[in-house]
Amino acid sequence: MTPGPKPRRPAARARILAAAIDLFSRHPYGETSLRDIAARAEVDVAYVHRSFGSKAELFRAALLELMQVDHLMQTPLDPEAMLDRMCDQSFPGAPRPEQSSALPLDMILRSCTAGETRDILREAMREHFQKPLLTQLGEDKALAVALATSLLLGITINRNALRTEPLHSTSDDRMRQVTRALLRQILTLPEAVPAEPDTDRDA
Amino acid sequence: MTPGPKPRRPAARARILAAAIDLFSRHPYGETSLRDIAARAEVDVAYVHRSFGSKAELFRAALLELMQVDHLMQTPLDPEAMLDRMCDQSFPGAPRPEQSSALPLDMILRSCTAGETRDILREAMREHFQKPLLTQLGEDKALAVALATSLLLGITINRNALRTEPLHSTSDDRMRQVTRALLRQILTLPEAVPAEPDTDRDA
DNA sequence: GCGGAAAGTCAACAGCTGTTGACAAAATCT
DNA sequence: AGATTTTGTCAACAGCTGTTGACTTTCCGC
Repeated sequence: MTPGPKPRRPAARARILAAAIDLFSRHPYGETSLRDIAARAEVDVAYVHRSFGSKAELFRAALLELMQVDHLMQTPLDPEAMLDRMCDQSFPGAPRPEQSSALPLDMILRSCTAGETRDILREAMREHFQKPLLTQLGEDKALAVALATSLLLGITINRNALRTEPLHSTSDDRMRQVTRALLRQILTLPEAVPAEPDTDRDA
Repeated sequence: MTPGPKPRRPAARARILAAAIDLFSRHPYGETSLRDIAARAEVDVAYVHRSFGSKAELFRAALLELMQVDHLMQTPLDPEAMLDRMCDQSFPGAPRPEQSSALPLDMILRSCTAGETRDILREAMREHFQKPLLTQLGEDKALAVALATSLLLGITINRNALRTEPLHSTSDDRMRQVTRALLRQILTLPEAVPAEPDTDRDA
């Protein structure tokens, strides 16, 4: 198959992806138009759409690319180091090591309420934040892990999107410090909460 | 003033408000059109717009109305009872007492990333969730209170908007139970985190 | 009764959205 | 070389958005 010529894979597609990452991690999905992305990538709108099939697929491609950069799984880590990495990724105090300066969590939080991106973002949260913790702590900690990632999500939304005080004007260093302490608490204590006969509810 | 006739204050304006509350607490701001609201309230689009001045002001009016119902401040409560009330409002397991079944937190979380509603929602979070806790615990707990509300926000987004498992299929009763425990932890422990010289960052 | 203000409706505007068809340019393969 | 596939562009579509002007209808004070 693919009898045709090898495509030259020029810079255009990469520029589009970079523009999408940049804009999607600063504005919600519904407020970011393909024309905005096209303008920033200096290509035509039609090409942006054609290159990725649809707006939603472009969003997915951009998010996957962004998540690959800050891989959290790859190198095996002990739970403590894992928590450090997660906090570093959420509050990158020091200037980031040359990378695009956008973070997966930024992009997740901006569009986490949009209907069209729901499935994409849920899977992203699962792959990027929950899965690493789960393989380390065991599947029985699933609820605690979900609660921990919820805290991370809620804090960043409050701080970066809503700009709630005093979160918004608290330094990244301090945020990392206090968040780190709370995450450890959530992940170590949940036995304290009585289990109860596990009454699932109808969705 | 108001020399004109007493307006008949018919059911129309109330229907619009009810429709707005219902739709805004199930769909994000950008995906809820004035026409959707008008259709549900069985009035013309133009009247919806004229009655409230603009879409954003309708949103604000609806949110304020919704928050007044579940007043958290009014009756003075001790911190423990306050936490119970907050958890009840976030995970109302039992059928709600006849009210519209929509909750302030629902409406806040659906649109918390939309640019146009940011200021409105930040103030709502502050008035409805942070302020009651702050007056009880004291202003020096501002950071801990902000973190506690972040947990509440993150959990409900993960559970209701993203539908993250296992949160989404965990009963309201259990959610109230475990969330309650975590909130108490956050609000009581923060002295454990060393204070550091308070290096604020540039916004 | 009359006058007037509010309640409510109709149609339309300008602007933006994602998407698509037709077409030029460039690179690859045979 | 020629043929063909990809790369990229131009213009345009249909649909939806919040908003506005002109209008009729209903109610109130006088």
